Amino acid sequence: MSMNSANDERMMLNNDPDSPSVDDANSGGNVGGNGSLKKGPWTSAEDAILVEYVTKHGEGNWNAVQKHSGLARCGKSCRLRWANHLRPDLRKGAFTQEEERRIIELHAKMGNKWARMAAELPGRTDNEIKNYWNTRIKRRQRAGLPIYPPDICLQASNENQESDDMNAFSSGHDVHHPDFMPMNNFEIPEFKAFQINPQLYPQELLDFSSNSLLNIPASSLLAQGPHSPYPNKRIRGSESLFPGLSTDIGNVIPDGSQYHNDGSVQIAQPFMLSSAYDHNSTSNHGSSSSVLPGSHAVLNGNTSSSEPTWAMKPELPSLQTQTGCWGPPSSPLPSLESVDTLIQTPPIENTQSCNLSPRNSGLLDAVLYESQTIKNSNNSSRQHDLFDTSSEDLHETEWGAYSEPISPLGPSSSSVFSEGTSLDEPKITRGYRVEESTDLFPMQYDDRVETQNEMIYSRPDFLLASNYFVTNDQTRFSGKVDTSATSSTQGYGHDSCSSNAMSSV
DNA sequence: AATCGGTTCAACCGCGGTCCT
DNA sequence: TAGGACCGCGGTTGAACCGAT
Repeated sequence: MSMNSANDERMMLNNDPDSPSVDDANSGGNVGGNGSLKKGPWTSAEDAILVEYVTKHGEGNWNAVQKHSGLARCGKSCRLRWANHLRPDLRKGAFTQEEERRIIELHAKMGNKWARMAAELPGRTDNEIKNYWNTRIKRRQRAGLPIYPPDICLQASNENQESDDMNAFSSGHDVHHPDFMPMNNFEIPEFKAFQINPQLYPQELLDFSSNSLLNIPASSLLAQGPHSPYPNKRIRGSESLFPGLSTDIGNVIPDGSQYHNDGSVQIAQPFMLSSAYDHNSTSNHGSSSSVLPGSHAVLNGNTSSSEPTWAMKPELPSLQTQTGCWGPPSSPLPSLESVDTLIQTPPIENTQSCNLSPRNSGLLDAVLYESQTIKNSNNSSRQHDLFDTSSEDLHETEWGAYSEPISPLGPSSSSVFSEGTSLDEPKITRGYRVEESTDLFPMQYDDRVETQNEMIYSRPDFLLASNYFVTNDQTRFSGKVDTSATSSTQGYGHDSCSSNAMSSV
């Protein structure tokens, strides 16, 4: 989209050969038939032509617009322009409070069904609503403000309850709208003192895990199954937070898992303030050990089943589909060409933590996979060094490293994200930093808390934990990775490879 | 004034569904 | 009934804008 208005009219009238490829413009079957079709911003002249055409012939048959009016636009583009901007019944301007509330209500009920929502809001377009949601609403979320008022949550929850009961194993979007799923509340009971029962696993597995389980991203231990709030959905690109990054981090950063001498492994509760990185908080959260840091539950004493679940999810890159990382049990390996290949990542979809049934133990899968991965690693020794560090030391060490205020990635940062490094580059994640922490995690929005946030978000356990909430919504991860080599992870998550890889093998 | 980074929003893309032949 | 054309939807992208530095 590099055309300016000056060129637009000329191109429109002349079918400028320099205009973008026809292929692109014609995607979706809208073949113009006579060469180049223009893309990019519409000019008023084009608008006039389109309006005139529609006035004469009515809506529909959009491909005919190009044929009959000479407008060098594909039908699709015409329809969009008409629907979003030229329709006479359009209501321009900011959303009113009433409209905003309606949007929230509708979203609570429908999820990302923008068109359906638009149908309920006369004069508003799906695109408008979508953009609105993705900006203002999520800004609210980032600010730690509830998106869904409790009554709306309750209402939607009740409305969904019936179908929920009817479809215990179904995960249709409307029914399991992520924002109302238990997972999206701040409490994640599954991670309360999660322990591997030594009796459930072979000793060698446990022995192994005591050496390397830290290397397993906690995300891979997350539940995924019939109760997963993330229904299977066609995986598309850019559906993971930090496409690959989080898992990479998870592979390298000690996630706060606790080793026990008896061979059991206590998986850290990554969102807990009582994580090992925060010694002070440990004693303060006896009753809220499963409460996420920064959650309202923590700060406000509001456990809020009606809490807007957005509030606990870090800002995500375009993850509209719920599958994100937790898609079907097919177990993708990270794409080798993606930036996130640096570290072998256990197949996330394949791993489950909460449903530790013998039949379907995600943890087991994760461990086995990790075992295989490590075996294949040529440089396992270096990795081992990392994990030989006692967890306490490691926490301190790592935390210190993460506390580096500036350019924590240091010399290895580029190698992390631009080269296909692997397990053998533990230091690469050091200094992985998230800025704009308030974008990532909701807290009471004041300066003091913001400072807290900065600390929390830059902590490896948070970074790792962020992987848990790779969910459906097309959100933009506004917090950015402090690295010049992560352009693909900044903003909207261009790295479709990684997300595809994670979900498609 | 220049630069940078974040936000907004118009437009594009790909896919699935429906209609038509 | 199959296959192609068309339409609509949801997600994604990138340029413009804006505020901070």
